[in-house]
Amino acid sequence: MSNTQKQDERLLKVRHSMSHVMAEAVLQMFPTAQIAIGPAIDNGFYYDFDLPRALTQEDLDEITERMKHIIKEDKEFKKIVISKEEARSMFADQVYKLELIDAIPEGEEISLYNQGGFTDLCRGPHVASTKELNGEAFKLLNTAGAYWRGKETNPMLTRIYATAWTNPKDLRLYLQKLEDIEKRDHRKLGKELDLFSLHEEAGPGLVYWHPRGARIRMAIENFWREEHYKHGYEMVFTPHVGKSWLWETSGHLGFYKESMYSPMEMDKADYYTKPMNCPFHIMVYRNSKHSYRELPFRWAELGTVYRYEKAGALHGLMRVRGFTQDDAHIFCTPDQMESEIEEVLRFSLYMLRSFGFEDINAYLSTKPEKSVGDPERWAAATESLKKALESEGLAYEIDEGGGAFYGPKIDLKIKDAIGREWQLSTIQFDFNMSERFNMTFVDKDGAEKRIYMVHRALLGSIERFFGVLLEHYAGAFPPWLSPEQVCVIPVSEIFNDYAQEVLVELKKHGLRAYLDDSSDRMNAKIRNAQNMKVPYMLILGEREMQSNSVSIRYRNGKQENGAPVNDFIASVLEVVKDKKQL
RNA sequence: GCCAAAAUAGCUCAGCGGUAGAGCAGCGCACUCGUAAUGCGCAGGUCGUGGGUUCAAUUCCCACUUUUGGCUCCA
Repeated sequence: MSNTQKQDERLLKVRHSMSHVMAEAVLQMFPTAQIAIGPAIDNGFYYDFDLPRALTQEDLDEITERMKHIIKEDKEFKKIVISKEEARSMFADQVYKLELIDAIPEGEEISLYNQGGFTDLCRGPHVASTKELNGEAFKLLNTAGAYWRGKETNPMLTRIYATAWTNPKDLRLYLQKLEDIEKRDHRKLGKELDLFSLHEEAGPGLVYWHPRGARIRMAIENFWREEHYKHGYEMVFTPHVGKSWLWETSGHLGFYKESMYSPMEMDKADYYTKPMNCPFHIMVYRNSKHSYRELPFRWAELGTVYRYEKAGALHGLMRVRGFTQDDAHIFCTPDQMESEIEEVLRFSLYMLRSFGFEDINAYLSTKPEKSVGDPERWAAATESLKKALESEGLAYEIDEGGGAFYGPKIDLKIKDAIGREWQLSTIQFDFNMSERFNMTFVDKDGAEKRIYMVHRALLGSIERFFGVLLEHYAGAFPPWLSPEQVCVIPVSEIFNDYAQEVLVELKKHGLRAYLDDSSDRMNAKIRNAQNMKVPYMLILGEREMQSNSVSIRYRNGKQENGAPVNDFIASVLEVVKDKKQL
């Protein structure tokens, strides 16, 4: 066993043991509490309780104190093996434990762990004694509601989340990481950098892009369109609403009616706002007969869709009710299927890397329970996705049952600057839509055959992708994405004319630049530009004016004085072209 | 949708039974300045919405809306 494995195992034991200590503390305070489960999780642990009342911050403080006290007592964790009957009588007043006991298969060992004042049904393992725990290396973080066994129909329990480590230093590092996450929060940065807003009075979960946010979005979308044309795609534009026939045929009304916006009645027909673009692209396909000679079609659209997400699920840009998919549908012959999927995979990786994401993992999702279509075709489709992954040499994990109702899929997840994983790309096989919409092509032999169809989104939702980018770069976008690339700052009003000249020159070369000619002092202007995370600041005064040069202050505080204007422009253009970060 | 917490000026926040306060931003005036905030002044709020308790509610209670942390969900 490697050292890191040993450490992981030890942390797991520490966290799990801590959860028992917390349960003991909670039971001291609420003797009638029902206890559920308390596992170790990433960075800590939680325990679920059924409590007589809601917990306050003061309660958490008291639980913390009691836990420290228990830890100091140096109590041994003793394992006790008992029979099912004994277990039942021991936990006679603990309804959740009884349920757990009943679920243990006959013949399997039932073990308890006791640390003196508290005994829990538990398969372990634990540390030997509470003295192995560090009372200064844990922190109760928050409380949350959680359904018993994660089922919506079950009662809601109170979950206490905590983080726990073997020593106070690791705890401190983790708490710092939490602070970092908070600083990077796209909702906070979106406000500070004036990028976007949401308005309760105008509808929750609907995004308003401000000029500075729109600049970034345009940079993303322009790049996206160029690359799609380069990669053999065509653009289409389709409507935002369509008659119910579309959604009945596609199956969306059957599967997702409750999360579609309510229909509008027009001319005695129901029109739905689109939750997906596919039926529209299919309408384009069905507009005429197609020969195998024309295929494949790769049709892309930045299509804005609307889905009624549950109120409690909304979250900034990450989970919204109206968003823009960077969607495309590939219509091809069965022969072309595999190479098309391979090509999409390659394209996808190229796009993600262009935005600065290097750490990418692939996931293959197979047939879910709630699905349509013949299982044999599911198996064949899954196999072809697998082949594509393997021929790309991508390592992948399998998400059993994670596919869409109409087909298996490949998802790509990236790791951001602080190691968090986000799902962006999705490539979905669809052998269902072509059936439902009766989509065919005429093959070499003159026979009409079923078309194959792939849905894919590389960035996912533009809104969400923007949120991920914002957090990844903590607001300091690489220049090619920055809403403002250069801020021109005259040392005083006297140099406004020279600053204006330089500005004109920058704009002539297509750079996004602005002149701060406000009545602020130079220091304040630098501070403002710095706070807006503008990558380049040009400080212009007497010296620069004399030599037709600029003094560059970079976002990171570094400086370069007296650079010729043209040299500066050339270097920025190169950074922009290469999509480099500063 | 469920559990819990929150909602006060454009933003960040203080106040808390006697109908509101700061900093920043905004506006005005002065300063003309060399690498992260020049000074002074002015203006700005039916304290999320609707009910209730009270002589009196921003403050206490109830409902609703929205937000936050989770749970569930995520084509």
